[in-house]
Amino acid sequence: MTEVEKQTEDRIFESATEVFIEKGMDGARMQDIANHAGINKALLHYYYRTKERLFEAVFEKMAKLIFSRFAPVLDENASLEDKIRFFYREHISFLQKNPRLPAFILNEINRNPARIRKLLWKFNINELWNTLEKQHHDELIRYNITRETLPQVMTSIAAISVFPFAARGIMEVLFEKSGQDFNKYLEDRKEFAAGFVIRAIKGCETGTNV
Amino acid sequence: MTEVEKQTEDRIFESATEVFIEKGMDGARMQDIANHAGINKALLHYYYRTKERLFEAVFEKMAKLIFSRFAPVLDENASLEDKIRFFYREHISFLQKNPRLPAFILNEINRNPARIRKLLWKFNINELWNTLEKQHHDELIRYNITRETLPQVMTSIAAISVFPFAARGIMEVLFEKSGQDFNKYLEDRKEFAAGFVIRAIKGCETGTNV
DNA sequence: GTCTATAGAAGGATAGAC
DNA sequence: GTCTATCCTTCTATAGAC
Repeated sequence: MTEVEKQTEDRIFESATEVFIEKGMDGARMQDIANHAGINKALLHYYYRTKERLFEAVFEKMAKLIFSRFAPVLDENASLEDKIRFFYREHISFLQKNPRLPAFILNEINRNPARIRKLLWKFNINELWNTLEKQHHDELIRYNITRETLPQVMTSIAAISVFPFAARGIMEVLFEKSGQDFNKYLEDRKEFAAGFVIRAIKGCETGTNV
Repeated sequence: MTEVEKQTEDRIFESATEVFIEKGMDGARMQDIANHAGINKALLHYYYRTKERLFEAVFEKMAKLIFSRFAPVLDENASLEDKIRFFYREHISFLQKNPRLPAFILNEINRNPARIRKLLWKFNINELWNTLEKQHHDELIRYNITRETLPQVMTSIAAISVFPFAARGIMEVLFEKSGQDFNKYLEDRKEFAAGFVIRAIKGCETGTNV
């Protein structure tokens, strides 16, 4: 592949990424992508054959980008509490740089869950539990986190950082109306989210159940 | 308006609701809606003139439906803790009956935030704070909830019930892969969510900050 | 009020020249 | 590899009969 080919293909891919994230698969137009890349429609088909294939390429790249952000936290050598703090700092910072990504990914998966199935084939919640238990055996017991409640805990953790971006359209309107700053809220949220979750699971400590 | 007119108009509206929620504004086809209602396309335009108007009617109805569910909790005469428990029982039960609603509403707002602006014109976060302070003055102080942290708390509460539905496509795949039941998870979540949030804010009690 | 038929525009995809 | 021109389908919307 020549340098020029690479340049064009990359420019198409980047343009497609922007347009698809902005408009979604159904709302995006090949003409928009071509215009954005400074080329004509025919060239899009030359490189990617169909809109569907171009979309799949973009979707897969973005999905991997966002999901890969969840993994590294497990590699850290730290307490569960510190991992939670680390996760929110990293994850919210990442989403601040890619604020439209969660809504895009969630929506396209809901429209067609098959898209995510092949990307998650190697993920297993039981393996996740085994990994966590190896690293945090005592803490899990102390915080009363079991194999059964793990999904509840994990989805609550994810919800707290992802939701403000998934609901960005509403949040920005509400903040604007009350004269508050959404970016300030997100900055604060890195700390707040960690504290919120840690208190929630520490309240579970054996003998102190609510 | 005759009875027959009402019947047809209602059938169109209900069909449009299903198709728009299923496919979204951009993915929906007037032909699908007509087929679903057992009529022809021309009749859709007779009643609603354009696809855009038909969509706006559906969107407004559904948005009001979902947002109106947040208000009644404030009318209850109960402690903050009990209101949280009440909210999750009611809200998650409602979403179980309308599982695609959150993704639909959030996505269409993100595509075009103007849609929600006119529906939220009378909502004011400062008024919400005033109401809460009147009803729960002592508890707010005890739990260290201030006018500044209120958005953090409220969005966390909403996130925990809404996220599983907004991310329904992923969740169902993950649960299926690990042989778990999404409906069981949702049933359990009514209790879990309340406990999680209550512990998170109680951990904030003056003198017990983490 | 409801239908058939069709206008008119837009969008995805391809042929063929260079 | 890139372009112009165009095909063909699909979709919204309307005209006009009943």
